[in-house]
Amino acid sequence: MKPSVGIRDVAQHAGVSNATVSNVLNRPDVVAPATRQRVLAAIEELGFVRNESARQLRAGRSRVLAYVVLDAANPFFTDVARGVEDAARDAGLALFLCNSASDGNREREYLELLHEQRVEGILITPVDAESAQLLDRGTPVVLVDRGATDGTRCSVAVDDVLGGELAVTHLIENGHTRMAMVGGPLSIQQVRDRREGALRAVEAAGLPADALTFLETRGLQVGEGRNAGERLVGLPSSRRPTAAFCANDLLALGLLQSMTQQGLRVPDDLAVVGYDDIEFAAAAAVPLTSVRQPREQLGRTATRLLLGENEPGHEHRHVKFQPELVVRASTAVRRQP
Amino acid sequence: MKPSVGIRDVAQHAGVSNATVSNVLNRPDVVAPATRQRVLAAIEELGFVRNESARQLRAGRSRVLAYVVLDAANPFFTDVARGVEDAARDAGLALFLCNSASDGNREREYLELLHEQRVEGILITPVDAESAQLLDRGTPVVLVDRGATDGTRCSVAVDDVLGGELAVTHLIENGHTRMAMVGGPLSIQQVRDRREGALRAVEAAGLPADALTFLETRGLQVGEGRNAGERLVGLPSSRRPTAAFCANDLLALGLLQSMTQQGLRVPDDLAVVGYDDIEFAAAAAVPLTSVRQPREQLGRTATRLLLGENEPGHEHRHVKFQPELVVRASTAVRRQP
DNA sequence: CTCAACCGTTAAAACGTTTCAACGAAGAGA
DNA sequence: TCTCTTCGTTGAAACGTTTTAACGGTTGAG
Repeated sequence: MKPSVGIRDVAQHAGVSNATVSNVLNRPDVVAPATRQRVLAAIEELGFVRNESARQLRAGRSRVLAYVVLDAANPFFTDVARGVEDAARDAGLALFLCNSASDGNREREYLELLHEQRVEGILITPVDAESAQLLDRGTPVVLVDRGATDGTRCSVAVDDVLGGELAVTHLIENGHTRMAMVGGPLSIQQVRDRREGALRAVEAAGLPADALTFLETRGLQVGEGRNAGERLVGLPSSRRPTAAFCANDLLALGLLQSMTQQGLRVPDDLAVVGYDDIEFAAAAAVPLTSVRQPREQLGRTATRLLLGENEPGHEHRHVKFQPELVVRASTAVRRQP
Repeated sequence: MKPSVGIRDVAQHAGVSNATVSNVLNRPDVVAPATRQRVLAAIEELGFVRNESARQLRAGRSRVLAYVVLDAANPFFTDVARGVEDAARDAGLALFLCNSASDGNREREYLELLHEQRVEGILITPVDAESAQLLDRGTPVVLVDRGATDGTRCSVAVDDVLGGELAVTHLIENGHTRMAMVGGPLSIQQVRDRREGALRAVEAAGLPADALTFLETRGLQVGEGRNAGERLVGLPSSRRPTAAFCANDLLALGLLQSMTQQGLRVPDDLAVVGYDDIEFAAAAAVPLTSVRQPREQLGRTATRLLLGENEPGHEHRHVKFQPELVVRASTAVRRQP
């Protein structure tokens, strides 16, 4: 079942040397048409499959890019991945997706493996700040959706502080004075940034700092949003916020579900703002107000930076995009009391 | 920047032979503690990263599994992927996700690459029937969400005919006699099977065959669902179906969106059934009735079959799971006329 | 004190490609 | 006819590991 037919077998079968077979594979134009045909026939007949390990060992290059995502189940990341893949294909590279699932250990294992595989480059949305240590291993790395603090590598990000500010300013303009921010864990930089923006908005509006309470979750998945919803509803209605800003749309959707289930109405009892503006946000039970990020562009740009890494005079760049607030029914203006 | 420090450099730096370094890496117990420390220190100091190509070339094994999905943006597949990854990790393997995006060319390229990489095994939800030809190359392959017709390899699937039958029977029981099935292209076997089940249900109920019209789409994404919605609404209301069975939830969500946008109500003007029961189905504007598949179990089972492939007396198996109808608001019983 | 067993270490041979310098044959120009 | 190019092909040397058999040194038993 595994006779492992190699380039030499093909050569022998076609009556040429292995160098010629290699030429047929890599520089078809340099070999005489007749010989080429003969070799191709032999390849076909023997079912030869080129051994990429050997090729790569010798040639040094690898034809693949990898993107280590934080959560493959989050449409935000698959949208970014689409941009990455488009750009990668333009450069003739394949893309392997790896899912760290917000788990530092998995992330470490994948990075280790990718470095050992000598992939052409790695795109990563790291789990936390400590992850950065695992990156300096010779393989080019670009951070996605995360600004690099030092100048040691390229990064592509969206201004999350501004995003948080947009979201909460919008809530304040709609008359809310008791709000919650839902998200976590705080080890994730995006969460910290969005929260900081939210706090800035509160401050800028002259509201007391406790106008925004922080409801920390253990992750950014739908289930965590439902949990947060239960915690919110558990509060005495006098202390319960009238609006919630969620660190991403999955949380917001979970929150929404939990509200409906417990008989509260959105936006009347609780206004909700999400983040990312994933496709499902607009299709939700109550269409979700959200902060939109240029997802595919994020991916494409990151990939281009990555591919520019080993050009001679490369300098690390930090590209930052602007987010945009998309208003929908989940924050419709409250009736005046 | 790329001095490419190898095992021999480490050996020299630690004052041992390269074989010893290799032993430290692969069988740490066989080397004396003192030597081991010295070698590890050298590795650390030189920033040595093992070259997986060379390792694999020599050792023959590869430590990675790949899953080629039809659409990485479809939560159904990412849920299956979670199951795959869990099982893969249990076996000490990493998982690379590849997105064919329903494109036969991409799929072919990925398969080619994966074969050349000599991955331990490939899981794939193929684009169409012709894809099967690309699979016989020595690497073990298991089909996911697709029953293999011949006995040449393992497969794991869900009974899609039954699923279609469940969905449409449910609609008929709710009093619908003019229905549409939305989905496509027909080259996708899942679509064909679900349609066949739908037709069976119609027949079993004694309704005329034209009680179910087929609305073919070009893909299974949300946007195609919106398109289909516009086409539906364009029909004269006397000919317009009162219920739609969508080949997956993404289509259903798109359809739903399009209905709301055009001022039609679900389920009153149009009842909707989806397929897959992805997490977002329950959170939709109108919670979606859907046909649930055991997604993670699908992935885990497929992976176990894959890993069993190169055991001595292996026989190819075809595992088939049963789908389950989950009723929600999108098919609430119509008011009696 | 001898011999066998054991232990940690090593030299060298793979693994399957790509690449480079060199080769012979054939054709062109003189 | 002889030399100079050109063209297609090839032998052999890498690439960086893992692995195997053999090595010398130490230890324990007899």
